[in-house]
Amino acid sequence: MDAFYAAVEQATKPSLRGKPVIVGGLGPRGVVATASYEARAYGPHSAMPMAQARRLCPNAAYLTPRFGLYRRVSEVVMGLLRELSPLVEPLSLDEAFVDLQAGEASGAAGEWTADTARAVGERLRRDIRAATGLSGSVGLAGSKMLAKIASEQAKPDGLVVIPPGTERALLAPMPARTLPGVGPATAQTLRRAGIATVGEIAEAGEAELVRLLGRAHGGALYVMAQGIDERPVVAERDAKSVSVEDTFDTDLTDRARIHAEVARLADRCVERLRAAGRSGRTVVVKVRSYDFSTLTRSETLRGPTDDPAVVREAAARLVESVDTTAGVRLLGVGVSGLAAFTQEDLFAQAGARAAEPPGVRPPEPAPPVAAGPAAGEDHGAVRRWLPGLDVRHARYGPGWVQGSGLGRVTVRFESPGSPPGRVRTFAVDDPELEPSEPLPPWGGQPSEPAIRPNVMSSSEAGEPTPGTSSP
DNA sequence: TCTGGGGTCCTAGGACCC
DNA sequence: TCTGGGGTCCTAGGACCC
Repeated sequence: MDAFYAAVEQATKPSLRGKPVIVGGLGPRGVVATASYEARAYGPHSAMPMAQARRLCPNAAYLTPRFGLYRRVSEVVMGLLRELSPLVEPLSLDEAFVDLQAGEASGAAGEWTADTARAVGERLRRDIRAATGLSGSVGLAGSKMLAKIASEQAKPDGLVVIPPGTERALLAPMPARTLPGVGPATAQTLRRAGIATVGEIAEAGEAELVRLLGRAHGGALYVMAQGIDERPVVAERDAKSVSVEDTFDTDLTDRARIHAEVARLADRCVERLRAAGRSGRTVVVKVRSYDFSTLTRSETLRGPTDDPAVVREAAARLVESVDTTAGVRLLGVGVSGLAAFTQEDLFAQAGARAAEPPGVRPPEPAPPVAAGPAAGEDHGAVRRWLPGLDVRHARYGPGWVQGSGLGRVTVRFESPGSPPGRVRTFAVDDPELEPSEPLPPWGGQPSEPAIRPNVMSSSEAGEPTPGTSSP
C-alpha cells in the first residue's frame, strides 16, 4: 500500500485529500510513522523525528495513528491477496508476499507469463482501490527479493514486472543498499572495501564477502547479488517473542517510578502473551538511558510462564541490576522462548520463584494504579483530545480532533463519505462531545466488520465507495 | 524540542556436558 | 597440572526491517 497510514487518514478525512499529512507520535519524542507523498515533497519521511518534520513541513496535518482502523483496512486487502493464492506472507499491515504459483489465478493449468502476471496485478490494484479507496503498488518477479525491489520501483500507484532472465543485468548497477539486509552499517563496510553496487558485490566473490560480513550475512548477500533468492513464501509463522516498551516524555530518575513502570510494562506484555495463547521462558528488560545508550538484561526461568506475577518479579530483578540513576528515557519488558501452548505447570512456576537468588529481592512493585497516571493514559475527568482521533458531537455528528489546548478542542465535522467539513471549537469538557469509533473509508458502521468486497467489480472508483454513515 | 515500537536473525563468549 | 573436541544453552549486543 502506498503511504498506508497517511492514505487511510486522507481517505477517511475528506479535507485532507491532496494535502500533506504526517502520522506518528505527537509527543516531544515522537517520530514519523508515515508521511503522505504531498508531505514527502518537503523532506519528511518515516523514522524522522517529529520535531524535524514540523520544521520542514509546518503546514502538514499531524495526526496520531489509528492502528485499529489500519488493521481493519489491512484485513480487507489481505483478503484480496488470499483470493489470488493461499500462500500469502504478510510483512506488516501494508505489505505482503503472494506466491501466485501456489494459487490458481492464472486460469487454466496455465504457465505464468509476464503478461498473465501483469494482468492479475493490475486487476488486484483495481480491486484494492474499489474495496478500500486506496492505492497499492505491485511488484512481480520470480523471487521475493526481486518482487520487493519491483514493488519499490512501482511506488506510488504502479506495477513493475521483472521478467526471469533479466535479473542480473537489472541489479548490477543498483546501489548495494537495494538488497534486503544491507542497511547503513553493511553499506559502510562494503564501501570501505570499494564495493558500492550490486554488481560489485557479485564480482567481489563469496570468500571476500564472508571475510567482510561473516558467514551467514556474507554468503546470503553473495547469492542475492546474483539475482538468486530461493526463500519460500511462508504463510504462517509463530511469533518467537512478545515485547512492549515505552519512551517517556522526560527521563525517569525516580527509583520507585521506574519500578512501577516496569511492573506496568510486564503486565501489558503478559496480557499480549496470553491473548496469543502462549507462554515464555525468558524475560528480557530493556533500558535506554538519557544518552540513548541501550542495554538489555535477561533471565531464563526453569519453565515457561504466563503468570504476570512471575514476569513482574523477574523484570524487577533485572532492572534492579542496571544503574538507572542518571536518567532513563525508555523501558521495555519482553518474553521470549515461547512455548507452543499455555503452560499451566504450577510446579515450574513455583520453581522459577524459588530460583531467585536470596537477598536481592526488590520490594514488591507497586500496582499500576498506585503509581499515578502514566504518560498517555486517559484518566479522570480530563480527557486527552489527540489530533486525528474520532469524536461525535450530540448536535454536529461525527468528526475528528484537529487540535486542542488552553482548555479548548477544535473539531472538524466530516466523515469518509461527506464533503470536506467545517471546524468548530468547544470546551475540552463539553458534555456533548465524546470520543467515538473510527469510520472505515468504504463507509458503514464503526462496529460492523468490514463488508467483504466484491472482487469481480472492475469499478474504477477514484473515490472511496460512498459512505452510508449514520446521521 | 534528536532519535518510536514491535519484531527477526546472527555472532560471540562462557558454562556445562559427554 | 600445560592445552582435547564438539555440541547445546544462556546472555548480551548489533544490524536490519516495517
